[in-house]
Amino acid sequence: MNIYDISRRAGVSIATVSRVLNNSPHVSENTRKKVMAVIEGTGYVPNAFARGLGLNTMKTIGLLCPDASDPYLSQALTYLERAFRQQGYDCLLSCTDKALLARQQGVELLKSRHVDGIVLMGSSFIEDDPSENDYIRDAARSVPVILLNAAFPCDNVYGVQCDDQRAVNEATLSLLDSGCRRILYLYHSRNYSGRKKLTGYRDAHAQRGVEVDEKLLCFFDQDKGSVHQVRDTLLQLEKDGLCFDAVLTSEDILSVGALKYARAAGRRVPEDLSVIGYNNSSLCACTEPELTSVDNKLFAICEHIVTTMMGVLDGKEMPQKTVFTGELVKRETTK
Amino acid sequence: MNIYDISRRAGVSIATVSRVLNNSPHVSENTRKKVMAVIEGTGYVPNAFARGLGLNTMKTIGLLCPDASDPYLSQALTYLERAFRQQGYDCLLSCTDKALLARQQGVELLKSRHVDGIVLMGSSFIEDDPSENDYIRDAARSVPVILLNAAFPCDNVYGVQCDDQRAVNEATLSLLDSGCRRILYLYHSRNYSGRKKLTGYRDAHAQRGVEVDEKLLCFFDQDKGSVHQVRDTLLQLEKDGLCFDAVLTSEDILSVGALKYARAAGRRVPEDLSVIGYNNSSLCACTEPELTSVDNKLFAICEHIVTTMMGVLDGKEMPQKTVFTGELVKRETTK
DNA sequence: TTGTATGCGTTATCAT
DNA sequence: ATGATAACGCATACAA
Repeated sequence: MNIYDISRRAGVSIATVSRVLNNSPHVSENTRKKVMAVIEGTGYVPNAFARGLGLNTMKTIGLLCPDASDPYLSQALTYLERAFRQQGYDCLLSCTDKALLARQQGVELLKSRHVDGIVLMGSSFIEDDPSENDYIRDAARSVPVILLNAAFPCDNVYGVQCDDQRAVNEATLSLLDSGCRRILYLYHSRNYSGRKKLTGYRDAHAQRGVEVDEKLLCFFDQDKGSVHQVRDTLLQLEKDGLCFDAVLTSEDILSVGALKYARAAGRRVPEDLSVIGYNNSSLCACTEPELTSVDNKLFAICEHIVTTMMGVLDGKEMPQKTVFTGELVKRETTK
Repeated sequence: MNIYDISRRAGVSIATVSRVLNNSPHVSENTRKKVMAVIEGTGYVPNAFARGLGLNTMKTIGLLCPDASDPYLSQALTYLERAFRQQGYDCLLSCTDKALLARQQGVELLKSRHVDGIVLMGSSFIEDDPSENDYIRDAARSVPVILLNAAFPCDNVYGVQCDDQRAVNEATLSLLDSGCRRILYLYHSRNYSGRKKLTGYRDAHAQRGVEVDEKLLCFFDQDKGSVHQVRDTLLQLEKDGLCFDAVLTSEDILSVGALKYARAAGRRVPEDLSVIGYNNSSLCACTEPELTSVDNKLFAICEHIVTTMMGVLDGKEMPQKTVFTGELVKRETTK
């Protein structure tokens, strides 16, 4: 069943059928009804491929997601997909892992499928070595690229993010001001965003005249950063004589591990130990006590990504960099 | 840059270029090299829409997901996307909410985009009222439909699931055999799968000659089933004089609420209260104590969905219904 | 308002 | 082994 079949049955030309299909105003009410009747009667649906070929778009956005099972990213996925669909765009999902090659292939894949735009989800896409970002520059030559929680100065690349440095800075200040002096910092990532957070941590100490003990900075490999691993590592640190009266983490899941440590070590939270997570994810309500965390405005970021994408596709001038401000959501793991 | 440009530069016809592109054996090694050189030199990529129009497929699978931020479904999403991509298929994601209309529209959307197959993620797609499943029957007329954790007897519809009834039955038996006599059952869904679980619960009681107190069956609305709501409801039940020595839930998140209740009520787990969840999701390692839960073999189910889909698309005969057996994973919330 | 004809970039059939 | 040409199903510029 194609447009020729419809035109024949309705006794009109395919051009007229096409006009009806596309709500052209240049169709008499009579013909429109006649054609619509045939269309509805046959259940005809235009062939998307032919349409795509002619218009050179299938209204599709490519979503590159390092890990769709991560609470933060899966939440972003939900927000993005809904907002894009409301704008009439479908989402092609590609879960790359973190390896550079995989990400490059992911971008290639989306490019080859002729998506209208690409969203790179998470700061892990931007590498320190500039040459390793070439694939992004390359992709941006054919389609607009929008970064979720990252920035990258390049034509046709747009970044929408949370000011992680400031957010961590404020979280750290809040700990220092509540009397904590030795704040353990657990983090997952050493990339740009990761270093920004670390800077926020250091600055806060400088602002309050507290010296940073480098032993308090504790890196976890992405894969090895399981809840149990964090707990065991902290137990070991304690046994090794490291003192700390607070834990600040670059992701909520690491805080879950910290709470497990506290339980295992018999330390009361928040009386003996304060804990602050990052992302304000659904995990926060699951822990006991419930986790104080930094809300990094994911919903706002996602909405703005879609707005930006639509604007760019519309040929409008759009800001290349948008920054939201995080907010500390106090729950039960802080005083 | 299209196939004509390449053919011109390589001094061959477009047919030859197409043959090279598709690895046809009927090309001399010499021409192949010549054409490949031009292709690589120009960075030419075939137009996916034109290809789709000719082949009537773009190798795309439609994933209908009620909630991509749900831990269980987002994990499934990750498994499915990776497996499909390994088979050369991309995934179009559509997050419908649970409303019937939204699901119908979701299916329509995927159909109109000419996906090669559709995966309906989660048992919530199958309604009790047979007429409300017409949209599935309808979709199955044009593309194979595979249900994740559901079954539906209809041509071109395939179900891959876990035997929820048996799994809940065994979980219940394990509680009864450990001495529990009043097992509170918390559940989210009254659909087919939901009722199966309930049957497993009832049967176990019958098998052990324990009577079921209907007051122990506690339904939570999907939206209202937040962790806090569960906690507060259980506190109220206790205040109302309801006794229970175990909690079994149809989803892990409900168990998280039960653990919160235990904490608030000062009941020790598992000594005073046993708790068993369902899904064996990443939440299990996050709670304190860690949650005993039913592993419903999500990975195996997803792998099998992809295998089935590939087989069907290959024209092979495939089983319409596949059932995996769940497994109780004991952690710290049971004796 | 409606119809005709052409282009979109492939793949595939049929010659050569 | 290679080339010419016809689908594939739509949108649209142009003609009527």
